[in-house]
Amino acid sequence: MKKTVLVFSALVAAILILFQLGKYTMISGDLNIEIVVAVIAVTFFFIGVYINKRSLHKQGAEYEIDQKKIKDLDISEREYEVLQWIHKGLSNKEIGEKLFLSESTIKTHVSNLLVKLNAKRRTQAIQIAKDHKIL
Amino acid sequence: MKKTVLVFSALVAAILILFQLGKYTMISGDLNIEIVVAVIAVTFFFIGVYINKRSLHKQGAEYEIDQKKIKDLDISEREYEVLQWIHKGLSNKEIGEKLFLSESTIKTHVSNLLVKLNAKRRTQAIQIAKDHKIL
DNA sequence: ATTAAATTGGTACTTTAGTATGAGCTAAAT
DNA sequence: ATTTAGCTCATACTAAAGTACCAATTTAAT
Repeated sequence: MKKTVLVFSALVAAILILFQLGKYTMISGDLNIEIVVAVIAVTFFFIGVYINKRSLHKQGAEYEIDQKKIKDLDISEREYEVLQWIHKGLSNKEIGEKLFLSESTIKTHVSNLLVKLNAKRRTQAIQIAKDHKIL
Repeated sequence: MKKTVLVFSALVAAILILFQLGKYTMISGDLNIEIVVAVIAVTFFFIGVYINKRSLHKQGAEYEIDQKKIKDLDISEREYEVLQWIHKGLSNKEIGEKLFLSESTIKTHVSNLLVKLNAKRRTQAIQIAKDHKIL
């Protein structure tokens, strides 16, 4: 959050400096308008690149989780929850402990997930889920 | 590749249009210089965001694979190769077929990988490997 | 109220995964 | 030349994972 404030401060400062710079150079006639505009354009281009990179790194993912796809694949709340724990590398037993459920129940959910994701193994399920942007 | 060409064409076109627009509005005196500059700045800001997003999607990853870490973890060539196939969701048998090795050999590699990555399961190994930026 | 879907869980079984151990082979370093 | 590390593979085992059924319960919708 503090970084965001700093970046925006720098951004505003850059705008003001460029405006003033543009005015002075125009009045003095040392530089022509094209060069000033070019400098501004390039500057904001890189600011855009920077801001974008920051925001992407924050989330860790480059994409949004496709909620619609989850419904399309007919994956239920619990099943999706289990999928997320599988993704984190937990065993069925451990997932059961996390969710206060028996290992049997987790196995049922996993088995259903594999069918719905058309996967043969949990590792494959993770990959397919990522392809569908639901993880 | 075709998309890249299109994007750059659009970019060049945008530059030219903005330059001309800037000149005309200045001559006619309808708009002041600040507004023209602001439009240019915002435009290039978003162009920067767009280009950056494109280039990130191309690579698919936001980080470089840490080759040094692989060595630090004492992971051999073959082991890393196996790790990559695990990541893609293949079974030991399938990996054996891909690399023209017996399932036994793959099991040995996997077992060694788990020790080196300090993981209990292959799914956990995938996660740990990602944390170390080696996948 | 009753159907329908989701959730939970059990048993019994098959299939993968993973461990432990030993051993032969090759290529590179000493 | 011989140690050393990496790669290969086997056997025998234990532990997870996954399948197939069945069934009770809950919850949301009609």
